[in-house]
Amino acid sequence: MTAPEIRTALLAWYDANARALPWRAPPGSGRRTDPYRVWLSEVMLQQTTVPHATPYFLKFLQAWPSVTALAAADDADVMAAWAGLGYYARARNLLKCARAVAEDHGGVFPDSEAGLMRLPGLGPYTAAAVAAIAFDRPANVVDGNVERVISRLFAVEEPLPAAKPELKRLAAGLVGDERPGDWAQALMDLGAVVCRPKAPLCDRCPLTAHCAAYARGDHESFPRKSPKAERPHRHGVAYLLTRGDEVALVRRPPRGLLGGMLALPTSEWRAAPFSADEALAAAPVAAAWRSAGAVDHVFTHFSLTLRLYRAEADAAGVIWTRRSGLTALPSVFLKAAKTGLNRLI
DNA sequence: CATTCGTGGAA
DNA sequence: TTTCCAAGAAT
Repeated sequence: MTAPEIRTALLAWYDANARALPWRAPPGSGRRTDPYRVWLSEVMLQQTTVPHATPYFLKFLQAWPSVTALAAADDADVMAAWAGLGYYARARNLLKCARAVAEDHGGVFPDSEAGLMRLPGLGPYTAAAVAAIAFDRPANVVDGNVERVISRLFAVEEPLPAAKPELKRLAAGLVGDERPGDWAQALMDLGAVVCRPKAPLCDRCPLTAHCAAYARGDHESFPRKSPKAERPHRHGVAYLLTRGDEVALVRRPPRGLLGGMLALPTSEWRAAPFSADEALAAAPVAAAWRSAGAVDHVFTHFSLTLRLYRAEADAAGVIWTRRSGLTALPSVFLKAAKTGLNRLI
């Protein structure tokens, strides 16, 4: 197999099969997407599906059409707009990055992979992707899709994540000088649409003639993966303190889980369940708390049962928010609020 | 190098 | 129902 043959075959496939995405210039159109849009979409797509990220991309673009507009935004507005998309460090770094570009780079994104790597929230993947897609630089863009495609193409036996360096080396051997942005997107589109994790559509793949896993007949067994640790379970209590139509919220500390986001007041989250007495002792204010059900939620590295308590009372030191404003909450708290308020929002 | 960090859709 | 997992980065 030769790299030029693979490039030619995949780019031809991409010309005919590229997905139309809001942040993408059609292949062969001679147009290039605004670096701001490339960056915004790439950050939103980190560990996030296209259908989930798309409405957020459109909403952000409407609210903040340029990197300088985003740099001037209020933190609370950006965090609220990100609510529900997850991995909230991305939103914090999004603002840091926008402000760095505005203040240190005259509002213009660096056009090199190395320059992009210095910006907050841009790691090896995103820096390479923006360099390739926005600036047509020949970068080795390796995401989960590319790792899967390469692992099958070369039948890499080493399991992930240990195989990452080897997969990146193999991917680098395929990168050429022609159409770097299209090449990067072609490889990712192939992984997303054809070379899928389950039930890959090999009869539609332009690379089967070059694919070692296809030749072996066990393409779906790649990439190999190391067994992952099981997810522990935790318990906590969330408090729904209402004042008429308003709900008491708090701002979570700027680091850690759900950092910087609005939230319901909660107890600590721990392995042992909370008794009723413990739940009342951990309440943010003294009030006539009544049990209001519970919700379960699954985070990346633990699952959570949140017992709910509700009371009607005034309080200081909280952020009183109308029920219509609860969309600014992360999903776990939106779920808790809907349940605890008896689905009245 | 291992851990921390969300969410919702699909099978 | 359970499991997997999607255009990863920061620490």
